[in-house]
Amino acid sequence: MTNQVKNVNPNVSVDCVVFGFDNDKLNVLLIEQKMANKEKVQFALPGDLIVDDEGLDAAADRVLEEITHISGVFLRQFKAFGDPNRVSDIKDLDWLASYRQNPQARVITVAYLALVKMDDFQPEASSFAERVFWQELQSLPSLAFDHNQILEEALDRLRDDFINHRTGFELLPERFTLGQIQKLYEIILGKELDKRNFRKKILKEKLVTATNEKQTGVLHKPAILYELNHDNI
Amino acid sequence: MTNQVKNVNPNVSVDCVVFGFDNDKLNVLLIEQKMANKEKVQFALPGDLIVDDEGLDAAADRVLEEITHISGVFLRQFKAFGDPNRVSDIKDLDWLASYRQNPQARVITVAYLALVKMDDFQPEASSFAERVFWQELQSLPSLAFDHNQILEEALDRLRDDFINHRTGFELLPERFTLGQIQKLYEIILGKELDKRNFRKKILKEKLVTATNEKQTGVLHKPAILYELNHDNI
DNA sequence: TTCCCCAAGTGTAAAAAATACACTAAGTTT
DNA sequence: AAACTTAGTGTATTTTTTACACTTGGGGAA
Repeated sequence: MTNQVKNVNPNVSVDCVVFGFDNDKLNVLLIEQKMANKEKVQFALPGDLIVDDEGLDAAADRVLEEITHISGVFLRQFKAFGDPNRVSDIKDLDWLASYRQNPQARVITVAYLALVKMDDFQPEASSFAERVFWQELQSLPSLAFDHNQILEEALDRLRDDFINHRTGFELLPERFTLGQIQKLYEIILGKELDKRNFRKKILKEKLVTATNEKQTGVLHKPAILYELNHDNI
Repeated sequence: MTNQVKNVNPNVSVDCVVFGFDNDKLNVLLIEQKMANKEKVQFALPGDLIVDDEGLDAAADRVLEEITHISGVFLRQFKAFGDPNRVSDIKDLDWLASYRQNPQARVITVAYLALVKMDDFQPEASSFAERVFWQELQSLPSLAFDHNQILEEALDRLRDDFINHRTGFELLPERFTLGQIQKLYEIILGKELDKRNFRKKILKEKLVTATNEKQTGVLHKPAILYELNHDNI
């Protein structure tokens, strides 16, 4: 009960790792922000300090909306990051330094994860973001703070969810072909899958139902369109 | 960039859900603490505010050690809890109120999970804990704050790890019988398992090796003792 | 109109994993 | 010597996973 002096209330933020699927590649939503000297810019995950009267989940929704104008995304908390030096260069960000009540204090962040169809969301920069954009995962720049690490861990978690078939359909169009699901899985998991075996498994899970429509305008045999089976979740 | 006023730096704590296995029941480590009016007591998970120069993982180790004198436990972060009202009755805890730099501010907690052999640890209360004790999960009291919820979520996570065979052996004695492992699994998962099938699976995983010793002093056929196969992890 | 291109769509055999199930063995106690 | 208690073992069945190659039906080009 004696060492009551070392505690300094930290700043707490949320960071959102929003993966976007464009039917071809996996992307992640990044922002570009100016550094204090006005010359350099840096890239980062969308994130900001929480405010006092909101829960963490609500903070994640709000922050994502404020910075990128993206809302209605299912964000899932996956880990808190709290290394004391994880935001050592925060003083380079004048907007943040002036924002913080305890500018000298560290920043602990709670990271959230989401997966969306890129087409459904047109990010628009605001708040302190100079620019918001979808970045292909294959060519990731170096990110601010520990955001590269946060992104890596988010990707691990995302893949884990796919392997256990707990997610994935939400980022397909309303009607989709089995080929599209397979491609999605291949992109997320980063490996090829056998077509017949994949179909067997997906159809057995009964999460999708065939409609009686087919693709049109494709230069090959048109595929049957499926839709999500909303009852069966 | 205009609403820069609502942020108040929260207090950040860690809470440790330490499950203890006594070869028969699953227990959890709780503390008893006095409330401000000195009459009432309450039960809670061991936890405390973090200090400024330590990471979250280190904070969890330190806090557990300070409050319960238990150290060397593998604590795994599993979720942050940040509902703005989750610690509404914190003013009842004078030790905490006086400790906090921002007594008016909310408390966000990062929850950790561990699983140990009860026999290996003799908790001893210190710091603000009046008492530290192992409580059987079957007869849990009502806990402070949202600690019942945190405990529930920890248990879900623990079971998930067992189902995927990612954990469990660490809380057996150095040498153990297959029956003991099975009993452990049955206690954690809360259901009976088929003996032959369970043995097949465990042995196939090659995580344990038979020694050439047997149990002694039991009033039935003595079982072969196994030990952890440390190479194979 | 024919031919070509392209992904869609389909089945089967083999191997591996999961499940269900019941008796004998080896100590201890009485 | 008998009784009690948990250890220890095998097989048949079902389910799941994996590997693998050809035909189909549209659109576009010649």
